Amino acid sequence: MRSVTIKDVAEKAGVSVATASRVLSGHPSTSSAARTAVEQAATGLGFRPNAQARSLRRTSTQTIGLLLPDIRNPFFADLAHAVEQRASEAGYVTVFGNANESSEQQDRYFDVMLSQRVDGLIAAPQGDRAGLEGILGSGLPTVFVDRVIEGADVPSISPDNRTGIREAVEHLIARGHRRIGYIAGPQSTSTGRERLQAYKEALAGSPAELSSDLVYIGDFQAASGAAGAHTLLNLPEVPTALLAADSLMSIGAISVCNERGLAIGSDIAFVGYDDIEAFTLLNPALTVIASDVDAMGTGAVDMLMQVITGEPATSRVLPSRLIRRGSTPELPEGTGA
Amino acid sequence: MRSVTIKDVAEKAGVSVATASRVLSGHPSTSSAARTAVEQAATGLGFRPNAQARSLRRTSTQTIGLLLPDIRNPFFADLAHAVEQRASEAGYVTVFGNANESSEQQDRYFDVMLSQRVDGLIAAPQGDRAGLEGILGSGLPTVFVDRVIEGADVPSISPDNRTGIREAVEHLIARGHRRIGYIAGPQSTSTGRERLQAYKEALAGSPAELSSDLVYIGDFQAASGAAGAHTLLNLPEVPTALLAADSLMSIGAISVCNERGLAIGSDIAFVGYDDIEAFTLLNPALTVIASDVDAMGTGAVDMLMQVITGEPATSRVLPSRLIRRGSTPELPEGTGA
DNA sequence: TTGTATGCGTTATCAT
DNA sequence: ATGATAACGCATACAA
Repeated sequence: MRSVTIKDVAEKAGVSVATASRVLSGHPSTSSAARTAVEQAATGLGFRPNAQARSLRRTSTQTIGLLLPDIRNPFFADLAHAVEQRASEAGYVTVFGNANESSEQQDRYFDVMLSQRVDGLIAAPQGDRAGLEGILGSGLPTVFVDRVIEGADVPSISPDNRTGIREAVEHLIARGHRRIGYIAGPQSTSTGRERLQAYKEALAGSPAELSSDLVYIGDFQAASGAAGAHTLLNLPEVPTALLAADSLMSIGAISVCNERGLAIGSDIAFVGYDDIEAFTLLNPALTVIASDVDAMGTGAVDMLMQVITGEPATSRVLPSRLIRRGSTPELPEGTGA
Repeated sequence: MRSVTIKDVAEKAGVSVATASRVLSGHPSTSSAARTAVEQAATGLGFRPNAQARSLRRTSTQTIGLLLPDIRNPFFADLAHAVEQRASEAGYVTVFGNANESSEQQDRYFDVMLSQRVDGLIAAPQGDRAGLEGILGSGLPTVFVDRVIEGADVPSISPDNRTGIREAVEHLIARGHRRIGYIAGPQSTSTGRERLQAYKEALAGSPAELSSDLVYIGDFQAASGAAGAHTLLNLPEVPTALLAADSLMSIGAISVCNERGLAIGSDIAFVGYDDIEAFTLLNPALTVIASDVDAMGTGAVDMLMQVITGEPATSRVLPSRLIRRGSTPELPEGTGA
């Protein structure tokens, strides 16, 4: 596995390594004779520049890190795709890390990214500022995506967590619902906190009930969505509508409704989060809260490029909105409050 | 952004870089005095070893490449998760590339992986041997996962594409279906080819119809599943059952059935591919063909480790099977042949 | 045990 | 335009 080096190329081309290097990295001061000789030798030998050695001399690795909580969550898969495409267009390779919604794995990956000397980092972080001092203190150009850490001086691009939730709650109230169960995300994430907050705010002063009984705090995984649905549906006064804070928990919760023979859209209303294609397949199709994942991914890369080049970057909040479909019909008379 | 180097650590600890290096890389020959001094200095300075420099000296980068066709496909997202976890356990960082079901992007990434000097590569490849000569000739330890390239001397771990399809077709025939439409994967992939082949073989000599009209060749993306469903459902003699070769195409096709007001399970039978959680939410739940993604991912990593250490590795085929659910009921009398 | 010196593959500086 | 050479950060062979 000893790879062919620039020295081999230079030898075969009959020039010095300096000249070979100049040709291969597109330096202007090269004769056309040298150019052809070196290029022939390089392709003939199947030469691949060693990125390690190159980035040792240069200051950049042309590499960015992408740290996500869960690649199996369709939202983050879409995000990864968007980031990766945009980064690739900008000439960057994406080093990907999956934190598995775990703080320890997240820390491990921060270390890895630092060691790999990525030129920048895009992360959907977890926890508070204390846990991120390594990254924050390192000076590594960083952008937060989807999730935000309060008090950290890191530009971010995140969804408007409040508007979508508020619209959803108001929508359900307008349809006659007075007991709206909420399956929340982990409070160690900004999305989890803000969405729960928005749910409470939308309920406060409304005709619908605001009670901690109606809230189950999950962890953005399908199993917790199922657990949440069980808990809420076992309440003495069963909610007439369910709202979940991400797609995986939505899946878990819907599955429980099905098991229990509760027909979504007739026996119980349901609002999911994130516009997963499969949700449109359900019958009735799922009403969801969604924002533009692609815009978030490409925006994150663009923002990171700004940070890397030293331009000032200002955080952005992307709109989110309610997409009304069949799972939230009018509540039949007398069923609600 | 000038990072702190081992030289800084050595200075602060009052030792030579050699001693610092020895301490930091766990070399036995170090005094406890030196150990504590160096370790204190390192943590005090926030030292992170430069992985580039390190792997320039060592022969390994402790990095593996993972080249997948489409991270938005839940099957590959699950696969990525499994690979990444197992690699991480083995002390490897995963560099991830998304080929977007495109040969050009795949080639670009092969180059990137080579340049990054990954210690090994796990790929779900596309195309034929000709397009892969770069990788094949490079000597880079490689394992194919899910997809295979005929004639390439690369160990692989892939699903048994035939059994699942055969079971599905036989199941449909047993339920009375005689016109079974098939939405196939791209013939540039082994999975696409083998599954189509299995479909044809299962039909040959059976009471059901074998005709090229009943086959639509898609590209493993949702849009092509929709196009396939349209084409097949526009046939003069409409199929009574549909079978799709991956989950994304299944989604596209189901969505078309819904649009057309064809109730799956009663108006038309449907068999999907890959056991996506959302498929169990459908009403009726989807009958699918599936194999064990986790086993495939961890198996691929283990196999790659063998190849890297020079042990002989033999290709494995993982079983796939039909999971019967509600979308393929008995055909009502007189509707079929 | 520790330090000195060398090399990994590449690019940049400085002569020529 | 080209070549010799130093330097990037780290790990090791060799000496001490």
